[in-house]
Amino acid sequence: MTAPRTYEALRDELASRHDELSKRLKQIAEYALDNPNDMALETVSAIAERAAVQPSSLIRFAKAFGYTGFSEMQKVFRSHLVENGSNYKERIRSLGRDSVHQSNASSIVLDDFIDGGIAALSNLRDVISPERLEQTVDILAKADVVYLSAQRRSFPIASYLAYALAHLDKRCVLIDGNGGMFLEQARSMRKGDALLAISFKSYASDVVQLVKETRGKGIPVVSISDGVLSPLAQHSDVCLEVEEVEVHAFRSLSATMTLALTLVVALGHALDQSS
Amino acid sequence: MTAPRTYEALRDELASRHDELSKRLKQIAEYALDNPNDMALETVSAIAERAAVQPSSLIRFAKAFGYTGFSEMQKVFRSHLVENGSNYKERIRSLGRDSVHQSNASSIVLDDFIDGGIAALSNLRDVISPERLEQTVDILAKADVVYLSAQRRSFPIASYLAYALAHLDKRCVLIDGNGGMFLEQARSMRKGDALLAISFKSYASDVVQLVKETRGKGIPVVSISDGVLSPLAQHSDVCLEVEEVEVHAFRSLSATMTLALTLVVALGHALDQSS
DNA sequence: TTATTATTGGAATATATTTTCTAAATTAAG
DNA sequence: CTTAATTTAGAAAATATATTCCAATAATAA
Repeated sequence: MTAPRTYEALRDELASRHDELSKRLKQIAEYALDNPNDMALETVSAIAERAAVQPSSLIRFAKAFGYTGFSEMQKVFRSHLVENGSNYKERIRSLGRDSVHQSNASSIVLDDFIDGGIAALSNLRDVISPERLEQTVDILAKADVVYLSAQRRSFPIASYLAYALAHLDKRCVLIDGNGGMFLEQARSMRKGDALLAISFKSYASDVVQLVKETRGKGIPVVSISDGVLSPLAQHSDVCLEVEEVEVHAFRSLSATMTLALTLVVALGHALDQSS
Repeated sequence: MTAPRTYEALRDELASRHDELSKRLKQIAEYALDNPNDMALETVSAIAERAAVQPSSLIRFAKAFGYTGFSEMQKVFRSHLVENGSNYKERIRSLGRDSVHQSNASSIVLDDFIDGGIAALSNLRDVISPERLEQTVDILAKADVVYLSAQRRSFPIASYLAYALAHLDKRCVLIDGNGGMFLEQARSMRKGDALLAISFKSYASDVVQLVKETRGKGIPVVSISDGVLSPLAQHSDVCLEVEEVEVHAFRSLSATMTLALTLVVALGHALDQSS
């Protein structure tokens, strides 16, 4: 008699053994299937009250299904709650941890990055707010010239955006710091333009400073960054937050790239309509 | 001083007051934003351990944001977990898809690209042959200097590779055609080096020609391209084939980017072992 | 520097939660 | 209807968890 380790297995067990259960245990089984959230989050006594049973019945219930106590069964309900939620980060973290010590054959590495990339994309769907996306597109559409700023590993994103915006006949300047002219390139920004900055922790100081200065001049700033603590988020008019996944100590760019692509296409639509 | 009652409000508060917090409280704020699930489900001491702080700090943290204790704050994290869970989210999404079809089109675009990106990544797993991947890594590992060549929308990939290879202390030259010196940059290639070319149809003629010439000189050429008809595939020692998915007339770069990342990490392992 | 204030760590305490145990109630069998 | 077996309720005990408190440490101002 081994206890179910997943929510699905437990559900099946609850259903199939329902008939052979005693009256009170039946009652609890029904409550559990109806209110899995309560089972996951509430205390024994709270659940007991809501299900109109004694607390001790819940312990008997858990033991009847092979658990050592109620708490152990509750873990199963809790894990379900997490897996169902918008949290791909967890899965990815465990992925990263496991795979580091395993074989480093390159095809295994590829598998990890593919899994990580898929998770990051799924997560992107959950965390990007449509409103912010609209706002961003709006600001970019209205801008006379779009300035793009990114350094290091974010630079390829800006580089791609420069290419794509040019194809949309949207004027843009890629601040690439070529020839050490980072500030010089940025200086030509003026009212009516907009800045799109991309940076992740640890945030490139050039980009952060540029964002602050630009905002200070009253020029709209939109950014792509991670989390609310990002200095870009704090000093931008709109910030699109991306959670990139780290596998093998290297951060993927799939999600950010996909977001960039989306911006381009959405901007293309917006420009079509206004013209 | 009234405590935030929703997860979003709490998130905002955590971000905006982050600067004024003491060292330990900052640390906790960062952990909380990174691991909302832990905050929702784990016990004070478990969280304390994972965040490397004292349990009492967590209580002080909660009180600093106006709660009577940690448990009260935890409720906010828990409610978020429930709201995000199971069918609630699905309902909202499908609702949004139908009703707001015209007004905020950009989130629909995002959805499409995410689906496309996931499809491309899944496909990548099937089409990339481990042998070719190994061969590619092998060639790059043996090269004295790796030359990177890509144009237009593939350029960001090469740009990223240049960044990443530099981090591996692998010498590389990004042939970016800056100052119209495409051929000049390429001319310095010699025996012992290798060329990594990236191009998709319609193939940039510069890159194709460079591949042919380089091969002619007896310098190994590896490439990332699409399908067997690619001139890169025909004139390379090894070609990794990627099928990117086209959505809204724009090709994604997720799969290619993921492949590039994989190359970098696999190359890193290879270099570690040989040194 | 020294005095003052704020912050922190960690043991001690209070609270809450789970689990056990037993007498009472219910059910099933003869 | 009686008896044995099961199940249940509820209080008591054990455990886990949250919170408080204060000495030690670090930060800040004089």
